[in-house]
Order: sequence, then C-alpha cells, then structure tokens
Amino acid sequence: MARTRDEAARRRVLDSARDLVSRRGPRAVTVDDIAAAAGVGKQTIYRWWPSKAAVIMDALIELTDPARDDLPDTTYEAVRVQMRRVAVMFGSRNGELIRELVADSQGDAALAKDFRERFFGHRRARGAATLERGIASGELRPDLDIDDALDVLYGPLWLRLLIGHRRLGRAGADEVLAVVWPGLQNQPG
Amino acid sequence: MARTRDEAARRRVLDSARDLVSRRGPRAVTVDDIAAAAGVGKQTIYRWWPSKAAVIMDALIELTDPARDDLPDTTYEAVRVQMRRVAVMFGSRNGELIRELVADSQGDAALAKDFRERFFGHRRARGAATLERGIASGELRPDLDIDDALDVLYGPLWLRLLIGHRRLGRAGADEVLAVVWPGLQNQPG
Amino acid sequence: MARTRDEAARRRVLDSARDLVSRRGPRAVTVDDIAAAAGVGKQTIYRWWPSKAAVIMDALIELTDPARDDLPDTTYEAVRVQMRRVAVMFGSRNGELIRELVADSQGDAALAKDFRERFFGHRRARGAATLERGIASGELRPDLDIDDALDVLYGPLWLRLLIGHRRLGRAGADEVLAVVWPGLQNQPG
Amino acid sequence: MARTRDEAARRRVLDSARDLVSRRGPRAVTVDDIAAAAGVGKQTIYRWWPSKAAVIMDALIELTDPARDDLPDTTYEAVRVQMRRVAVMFGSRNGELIRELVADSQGDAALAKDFRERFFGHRRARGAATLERGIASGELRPDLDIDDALDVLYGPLWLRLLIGHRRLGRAGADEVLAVVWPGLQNQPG
DNA sequence: TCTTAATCGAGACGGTACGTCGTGTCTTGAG
DNA sequence: CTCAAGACACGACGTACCGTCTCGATTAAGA
Repeated sequence: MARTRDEAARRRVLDSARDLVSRRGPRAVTVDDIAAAAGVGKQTIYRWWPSKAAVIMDALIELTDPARDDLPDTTYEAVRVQMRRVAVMFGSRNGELIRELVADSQGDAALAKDFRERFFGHRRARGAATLERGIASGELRPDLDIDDALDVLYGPLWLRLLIGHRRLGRAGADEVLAVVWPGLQNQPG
Repeated sequence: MARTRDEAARRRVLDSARDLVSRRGPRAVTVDDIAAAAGVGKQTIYRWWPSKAAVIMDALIELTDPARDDLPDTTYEAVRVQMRRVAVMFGSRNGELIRELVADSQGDAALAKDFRERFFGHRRARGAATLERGIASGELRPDLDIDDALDVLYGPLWLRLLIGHRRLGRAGADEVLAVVWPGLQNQPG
Repeated sequence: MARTRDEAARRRVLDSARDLVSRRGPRAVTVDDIAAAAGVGKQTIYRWWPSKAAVIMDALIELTDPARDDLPDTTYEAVRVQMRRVAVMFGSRNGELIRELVADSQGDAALAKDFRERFFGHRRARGAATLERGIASGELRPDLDIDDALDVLYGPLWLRLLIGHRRLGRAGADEVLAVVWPGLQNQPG
Repeated sequence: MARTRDEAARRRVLDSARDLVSRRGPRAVTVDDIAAAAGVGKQTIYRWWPSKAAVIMDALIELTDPARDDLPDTTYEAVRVQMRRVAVMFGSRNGELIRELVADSQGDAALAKDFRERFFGHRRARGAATLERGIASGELRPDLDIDDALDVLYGPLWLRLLIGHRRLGRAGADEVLAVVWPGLQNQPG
C-alpha cells in the first residue's frame, strides 16, 4: 500500500558511489558526498545500506561481476587464466576498493559476512568449479581438498594485495601456480 | 638543558594500549582512552608515535617477538612448526591486533611500510631462513624462489585471518603444507 | 465526481494532536507522531493544514471557545471575571499550547496572522465589547482608547505566560486590574 | 594545569553570531554557520553553550547592555524615557532577536531561566529602581507593588512585540503610560 | 451502473540542521 | 624541554523532522 523503493535512487547512489570512489579513492569519499552526487537524501542511503562500506561493496560487486566463462580447455590453463584475472583486478583501481572493504570488514562483522558471502564467496565458487572439473577430468588429484587448494592458489594473491610486499600482475599469478601445481596435479611423475 | 624522555610513560602507554585493545577490541579504543588509561597526555603519545595504529603495532611487536628458534631438524618439520605457530597466533587475541593493523595500513602508507618492515618482514625473514637451510641441505628444490614459496605457504593463513572464511589453527597449517609440499621438495618422484 | 473530505479523519487528527500535545508537550510532538496516532497519512494532514502549528491551533480553538457570556453587571466586575478566566486558562494545560503557538508564530508570518486573527483577535473582541459597554454606561472614561486599555489589562497576563517570571491565576488578574483601574474609570475623584 | 578557555574564540563566536543574526535573522543562522564564520570548531561552541539560542542570548546581552542612566528628574519623565527605549529596541533588529529567544525559551527550561535572569531580570531591575525612587520622592503611591506596576507598564510592550497586533515605538510607549499613570501616582486628584 | 477523479493510509523521498565523536595540534602551568 | 591535562580546528558521522511525492486501495459524484 505504501510507496515502494525508488529503484532510480538506488541506481544513482551506486553509480555516484562508483564514480566518486574511482575518482578520489574510497578513503576520500563520504556519505554526504555520495548523497549529494546522487541527488539523494542521506537518510535514503541509511535506509537501505548500513554503512558507506556496504554501498561501496554493492557498487564493487556490480563492477566485477562479469561472469565470463571463456576458459581454456585444460585445467592448468583454466586455473592460470582465472588467477591472472584476479591478479590483474587486484592490481587495478578495483584492487583499492577491495583492500578498503577488507579493511572495513575488520571490526564490522556484518560487513565481513556480506563481503565473504557476496564478493569473496561468489568468485571462490567459480574457482572451485574449475578445480572440480579438473578432478573429474583426471587432471587433478582425486583426493584434492578444493578449499585447501583455493586457499593455496589465491591466498598468495590476497597477501600481496593486502600487505603490498610484492607486485601483482600476470607474472605473479604464474609464479604462484608454478610452485603450487605439483601439489595439485594427478600424476606428479 | 632539556628534559629526557620519560621511559615510564612509554611503558604505561604500551601496556595500556595492549590492555585496552585486548579487552575492548582495537576498533573501540581511542587515543584519548589510551592516554587516560596510561595517565599520560595525548601530546606525549603523538610526540613519540605517529598514530594510534603505530602504538598498537609497538605493543604487538613486544607481544609476539619471542624469537624462539627451537625448530626440528628436518626442513619439513621445521616449516610445519613455524606455520603452526603463525596459525595459532592468528587464531589468538593477537590475531585481532594484526587484522586491525592490516586494516589501518590500507590508506596509511607510512603505517603499511612500518608494518611490512617491522612485523611482516621480520617474521618472513625467519621463514626464509628455514627454507634456505632446506635448499642448502638438499631437501628443497635448488631453484626454489624463496619469496614465492613463502607467499604460497603463509598466504593461505593470512587469507583465513583477514577474510575469516575458515578456521585457523594447527590443522589448517598442516593442510596447507600438505598441498604445497610437493611443489617445494627436491625430488618429487 | 470526486471523493469528499473525510470528516472522521479531521476529527482523529485534532483529537490525536490534542492528546499528544497535552501528554508530551507541544515541542515533543512531530507531525509523524500525530499522523501515526490518528491513523492518518501525513499527506492528509498537509492537505488540510499548512503546518503542525496550524493543527495545534485548531485543536486549541476547539478547546477554548466556550463563548460564555455570563458576565456580572458592573463593568469592573465583568472585566475582572474575563481577566480571571484568561489568567486561569494561561495557567492550565492550554497555556502551554498557547505559549507554543506564540513561539511558532515568531518566524512564521502566516501562522502569526492566523493566531492573531483566530485566537487572539477573537478573544480580544470579547474584551473590547465589555469595555465598550463600560464607556456607554459611563463607568469608563469616554475618551478611553479600547486597544490601549486592552493591552494594559491583558499584556501583563501574556507577559507572565511567556516569560514565566511570576505566577498566573485569579489573584494575578486582580492585582493587575487594581493597578490599572484608576486609569480607566470615569471619575477618579 | 590544563589549557584554559580560549577567550579569543569566545569573542569570535559571539561576534560572528551577532553579525550573522543581524544580517540574516536568527532563524536563518545555524550553529555550523556561526562556527565557520568564527573559525571555530562546532565542538567548541557546544563545549561552552548548550544551544544556538544560548549563544545568541549572550550576544544579545552584550548588544543591549548600555546601562545608560541619564534619566530625567521627574519620575513620570524617567519612566517614559525608559519605556520609550524599550519600545524602540523592540521595534529594531534586536526586537527580532528577543522574539526568537522568547520563542526558543518555550520548551527549553534552562534557556527560559537564563533569559529571565540575565536579560529580562536585569532590565527589570533598572525599571524597578526608577519606580522605587518615585515612591521615595512621593511621586508614586507609597503602597504601590513594584512588580505589578512593572508588569502593567511593560507587559503591553512585550505583548506588541510577541503578538505583533500593533506597532511599537515611542508613541506606543506614551499611550501605555498615559493609561497606566493614574493608577501609579500618589495623588490622583 | 459504471466511470472517473479526488481522497485515503502508508511510507519513501530530497533536504537541512542537529549534536556527537575521534583525530592530531596547540596551550597552559608545573617540574 | 618534557610532562599531564584538556581546549582547540576540523571533518564525518548517523539521526530527526520537515514538507513533498508516489503507490495501491477506497469512495462518491456524474455520465
């Protein structure tokens, strides 16, 4: 019976958030900025998102949800392409957003959960699918624990993103894979 | 002519910071809180540390600098013990401090550098030493890149600390090592 | 052709406004409160009243519009009775409503005009009638300016209402009249 | 031992408040405006004043505290001059401030008290002194109640200020005094 | 009797100001 | 010069209330 949520306002908020964040970095954007840029009252933001970080996360998810599935045939190559894409994204402007969201997640359990489920979990599922295919095809060890494998493959990339001790990029992904692969493949000989 | 630094004040600041942070979590502690608890003027804190996070980092380093070197003889066992110690620490109260410091490091380049050099780098050097010993003894591949290996071994643990998608602990360390080891050892056959 | 105004809604709004204001004081009542209590949409309020204060004024006028005309015969006594009624009302719950309306009138010209004409003016006309009768009967000076006299008689009561420096009540009205009367009556000697 | 209140900041706040209010009217001035104009943090305002109205009242008191005592010799003339000054002030820019403060006082007991004691009471004391002198000199009735007399003399002026039903100004003051005087003077004959 | 348009309850909306919080700097008076 | 205390400038926060708007449902007059 009551007025329904204004979808246009939602869009303007997310678009403005994305624009502002990519122009000034997430640290330099305030809720007031987003509201002003979106032509929206601050209350409207707080009505639908619990925090600035939640808005930015929604924007990020829209930005990085291409769901491209054009992967090579062999598992090794497929994993390599997926890792490279992650490494490249981590090294891009979006990497900064992700770092910021992980930072905000420390000490905000709800945001952490949301991040884990909606961003991290979603991408992880895609990595898992590749590994499962690899097991099914016999390219990967049949007793491989998918979660362990994913941690080992992507953990190093996250580490570089968050600590910044080494460069990210295609080469980084390849190095990690080279070290890890022997532990994953079916016939090490 | 000038008065010298009050060492007792430094101690009270670090002790209070540690106490407050471990009692209320790092997010809920302000500089004023630390100053009040330490019976110290805020200026005294800012005279010697650049930010709240720097204080906490000093406290953390004090807490986690045991420098125990009682490692087993074989490289596999030595790495395993080191990884377990890290995983256990990540799962303890100190893990929360570390998460907070990583969070604060995003968007504070000076702190990030400090964290990288004083906490991360220091511990990494110990891990590197173990791997170097393993190469020298022939247990590890002679062409192994130490940095890559360290990222692969410890990245998964950091990932779990910062994302919280899986438990930390001795078992977690062992799982990671089991997957990674084939890529590190000298003669996989 | 069109639907007509819902009289029941009007009643519920005024009743709820009165109830809320007398229970919580006028300052602590919002338009949303009134709408919720009346089971009415906010738009319905704004369709028929220009502001919250206008609603309260309508409620006040309903409350204080007895139009009793049972006044004593002599002008002195009639004025005294009228002043006492005003003083008593000012000291009652309704006094608080009036204070609030005067307050809201500062800085809201339309409300001020409305208040002046519908509440203030209406009651003032009754006071004027009494004085005019007194002039006609020879009890009051024939050259008396009615408006000046009304200001002098009722100004002190309004002052006490709005500044709160002294008590209101029957005795207050009598004191004022005692001081003022010599300036009003026809033959002071 | 601690830093003391910054008197210069206090001055800047009051000056800015006065300037802004006299340029834009009290309704259109916000605490942020005052803080910005004074080059002061909002916190500094809230540290020393409970509300915007309290700031404005302080400024008002400074503005209207001339304490001129150059009054004529006869009591009638002295009262007339004092009333005229009040009427003129009520009709000036400051009148608007006073109206606003009275408005804010309804529903803010602390402010009301402050206004009563510091602004209203202070000026009332001066009026009382004049009447007391008049009693002592025999010009006024020896049994005159000072408070009643003051209410009767000034109540009409306040009424015009706050209701706005009639003009303020020198003439208004004279009219009131003309009506009231017979009730005050010693020998009505 | 069906149409049609204004009404209703509900509540989301844009906007403005609020008062609070935390940071890092500055000032005071004591040692 | 250092210290404890705490006032300061600044900037962002999240809340409150206002008056407008949009929805779907209801209701009464006019076709």
